[in-house]
Amino acid sequence: MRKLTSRNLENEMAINAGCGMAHTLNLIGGRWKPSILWRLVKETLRYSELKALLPAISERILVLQLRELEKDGLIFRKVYPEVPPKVEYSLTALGESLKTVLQVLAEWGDEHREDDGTLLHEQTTQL
Amino acid sequence: MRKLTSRNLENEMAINAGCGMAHTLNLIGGRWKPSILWRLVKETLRYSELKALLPAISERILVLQLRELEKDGLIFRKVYPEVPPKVEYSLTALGESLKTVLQVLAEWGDEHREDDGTLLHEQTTQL
DNA sequence: TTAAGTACTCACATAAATGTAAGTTATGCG
DNA sequence: CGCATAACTTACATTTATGTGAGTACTTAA
Repeated sequence: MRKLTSRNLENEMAINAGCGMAHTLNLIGGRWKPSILWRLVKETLRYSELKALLPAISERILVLQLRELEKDGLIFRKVYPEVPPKVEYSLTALGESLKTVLQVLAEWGDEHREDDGTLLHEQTTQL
Repeated sequence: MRKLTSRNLENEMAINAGCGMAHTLNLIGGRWKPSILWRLVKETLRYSELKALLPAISERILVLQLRELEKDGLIFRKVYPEVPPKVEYSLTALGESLKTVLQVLAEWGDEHREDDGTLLHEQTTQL
């Protein structure tokens, strides 16, 4: 949980208020958020599907990241009133509008990562 | 200092290896890095000038962020052998190649930040 | 001799992010 | 009844990021 006041938080808010770039980074900057968003750009996914696609993430963290993305309006959480439960995650319109941004980030990263040579310039983004 | 091994670090490395997007975010994702890069896109700056432009940052953190940017090859640190010291920071070619990316991030952020209405769609990025 | 200027470094402290392992809920099925 | 299933919670522990305040080095100018 974040404290209500701290220099750390103050700085974050001031920066985000003044700098659109920082604000964007804040929304997509969690450890697993790029991976999650990248998947959801392609298709709507259930919680269990996301979990399977991201084997290394712990459930707690997965839920945390999803909740933040939801809170920030980037993804939509649809609950089916069934048992066992079924929950689908998809991009909102705002999330969709990020596509270009994500693509630019992915391209730059794929091009400029020091690579073992072979796969350079290939779109390796996948995790 | 980072530990040599930890699940946290392992995950970070695995993600960056597989996901160009995450890799890019890693390079520009520090608290003050967007602000620093944004300034350096426009002009070469001395340490003291950066400090003056970013009044809220502590010197330790400023140096840390600069060192990381330098280590990642995004900025160049030029030391003039004078007293009192003079050090200039500028973008490397790699750093320059980020311009587009930074711009895209800034634009999206400026457009989609919930605003008080008036200044919407203006480039407010500045801090 | 002392102060001023510049670009730092250091020891310490706090805040935030991430990870672990086990438990919870509700219901249909055998 | 007892188990399986999906999507979580919870309490706790660790790792990483950020911030504070003071101090350093070297030279020139007052």
